[in-house]
Amino acid sequence: MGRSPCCSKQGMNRGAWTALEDKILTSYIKAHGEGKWRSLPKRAGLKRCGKSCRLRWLNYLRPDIKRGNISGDEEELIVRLHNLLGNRWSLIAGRLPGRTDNEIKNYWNTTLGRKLKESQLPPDHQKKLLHPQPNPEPKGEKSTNASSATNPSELQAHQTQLTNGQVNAGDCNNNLNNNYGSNDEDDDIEAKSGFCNAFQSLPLDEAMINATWTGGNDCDLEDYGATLDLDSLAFLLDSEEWPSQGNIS
DNA sequence: AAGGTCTTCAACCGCAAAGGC
DNA sequence: TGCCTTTGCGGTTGAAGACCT
Repeated sequence: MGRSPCCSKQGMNRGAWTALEDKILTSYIKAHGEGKWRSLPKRAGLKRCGKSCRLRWLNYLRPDIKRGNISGDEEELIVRLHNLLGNRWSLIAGRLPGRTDNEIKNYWNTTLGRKLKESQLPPDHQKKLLHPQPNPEPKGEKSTNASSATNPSELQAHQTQLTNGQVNAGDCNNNLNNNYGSNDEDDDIEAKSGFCNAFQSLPLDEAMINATWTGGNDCDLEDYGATLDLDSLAFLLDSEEWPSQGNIS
């Protein structure tokens, strides 16, 4: 797969964007829409590579970008989502309206990373929080799954049980224990229970399962009758302490 | 005031998935 | 089926400002 030279082309501008470049890019996209990043610079008259234009637009120039400090609520959500998803910044950003993956990544690497280090958490817990290790996936099967804690087929099988009323809280907890492989039941049981309860309350079908766990940014629970916003996401975050990724295997 | 160090964050790099031909 | 291009993602870098001595 040949890689194009892109930004290494001679005569291309690099580094910080000027106000004029911003203006050109913004007005071009307003007139012609996003996409075709490769050819955009040439058509817009910018001496930038397409990648650079895309990044500038997505991370800085988009009209819906929310600038300014991360609020306390947002910070808490970032921490919990990171614990849940790992370094899947685009997925995390997708749950924080107006925030970009780059912004969240930077925020994590600076503010939150430092806070966690300085917290009272035991060293091994800090390590898990700072460097969560989602399930290893076979080479070449990298996905943008929201979580690899449970695979779609397992979820689907479980969903069948749920819809048939074959699962009670204990079963659910056992199922999660099996999936998570945790030996620390006292720490995790409440979180698992919350997850089970919320999980049972959702209308699941095959499409939703696949979309939810494999669809990346394009997946949208609203399409399946669930409201997906910061509040509704709380079903994943209600627990005092979400089981750390290190326990998910 | 000057120089050194730290922090922040925009931008770049490299890789891989997706899709077209 | 395989090649190529486009797009998107996460990791990393480095410039600039803030802070410290």
